[in-house]
Amino acid sequence: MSNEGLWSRTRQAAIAEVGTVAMDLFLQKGFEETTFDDIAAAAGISRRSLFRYFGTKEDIVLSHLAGDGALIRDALAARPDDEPVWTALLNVLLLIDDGGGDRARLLKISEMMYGVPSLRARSLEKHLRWQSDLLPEVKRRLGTASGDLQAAAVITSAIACLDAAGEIWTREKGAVPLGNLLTDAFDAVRQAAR
Amino acid sequence: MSNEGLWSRTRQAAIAEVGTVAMDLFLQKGFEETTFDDIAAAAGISRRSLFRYFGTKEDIVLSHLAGDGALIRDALAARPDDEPVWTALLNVLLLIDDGGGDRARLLKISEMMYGVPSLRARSLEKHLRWQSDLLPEVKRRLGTASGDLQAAAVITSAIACLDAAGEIWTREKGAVPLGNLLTDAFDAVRQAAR
DNA sequence: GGCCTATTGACACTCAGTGCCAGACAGGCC
DNA sequence: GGCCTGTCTGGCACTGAGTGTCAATAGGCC
Repeated sequence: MSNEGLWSRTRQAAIAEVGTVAMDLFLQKGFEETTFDDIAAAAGISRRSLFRYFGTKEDIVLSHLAGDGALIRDALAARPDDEPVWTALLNVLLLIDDGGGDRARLLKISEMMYGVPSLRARSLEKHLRWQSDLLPEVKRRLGTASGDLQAAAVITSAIACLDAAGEIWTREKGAVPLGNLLTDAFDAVRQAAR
Repeated sequence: MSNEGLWSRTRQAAIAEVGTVAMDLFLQKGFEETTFDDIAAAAGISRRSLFRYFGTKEDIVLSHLAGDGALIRDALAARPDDEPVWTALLNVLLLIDDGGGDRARLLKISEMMYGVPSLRARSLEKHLRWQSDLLPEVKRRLGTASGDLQAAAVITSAIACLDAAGEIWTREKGAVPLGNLLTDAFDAVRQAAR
């Protein structure tokens, strides 16, 4: 129903393009200053259809950012079994270092992200959803003595490090590679938690 | 302008009562099913004034929950200097274990909190704001080798543990004291991060 | 071509949130 | 007491997000 056929593939492409148009508007006029009517007009579709593509403005931004729960889960499963959990999580998060696109645009998006409260909140929520994707594998690695709480604590702490690193990266205008910051953050927790 | 005078004190009390009325409605009808008009009518004030008291519905709930940034900051400053940071943070967060009120109500509020996405997001945001309150003191304790990134990583990880513990506490219907869960969560990160 | 189904756009609606303005109301001053 | 002043309140109108409904349509399938 959804993934096969020329139909849905072109539709996905169309939706993606609408998203790009919207992002351009956000970066030009600001997130909160851009209305759904603006986006619909710029994209040449009706307001109603826009709502069908993206339920909220926040969804538009979120869908344009890297990080897929399933991908991360698979990446963690692929790490060697004897690697300590904390190191494994670091290595997995290092993979989403980058959006692949141009730096300046990514930085502007990040600034918007950290500047608009509702966006920041949605980003946190999205990261939180990774928790459920990673839980089984982390529990397995932690051993039988650990339950959901222990695994959840470790995962959310790791994600918290990612958020902290991302915030500093943004504040420093991308001067230091996110990977370095992330490693430093993980090390800091390693040092402090003992 | 705000803290002195019989006037503003009675006003604060009135606002608090409106908040309680609203919380009762939320717990009865559900958060999203309760409109501002409902609350204003039940509280006997105009919709416009209600908006002046609380900018959003989420604010009503948040203002009814424990946890003040300044309080936590002071509590951390009061911990002995030779206490490891991670332990000090645990001890500080243990202080906000409880809302003081009746358990069943607190549990229902927590369930609403974790069940309604917009509320969950606002709660995360609120906790995030504690980060800036704690940053100077944690930086001081981490020593000169550490900067904002290191301190932020440690703090957000600690807060992440609090959220994880809170979630499990809610899922388990408050069967295990939050303090125990929080301690376990901190220990889990202690074990994993090495 | 003709049928079937999903998608679209238009309309109407609810509700959150904000700006504006006029009236009420408490406190200070004469 | 009467007056002035600043604040609080309620009412009105407005924008914008988000949803339900329904007729028109466009593409895929036979």
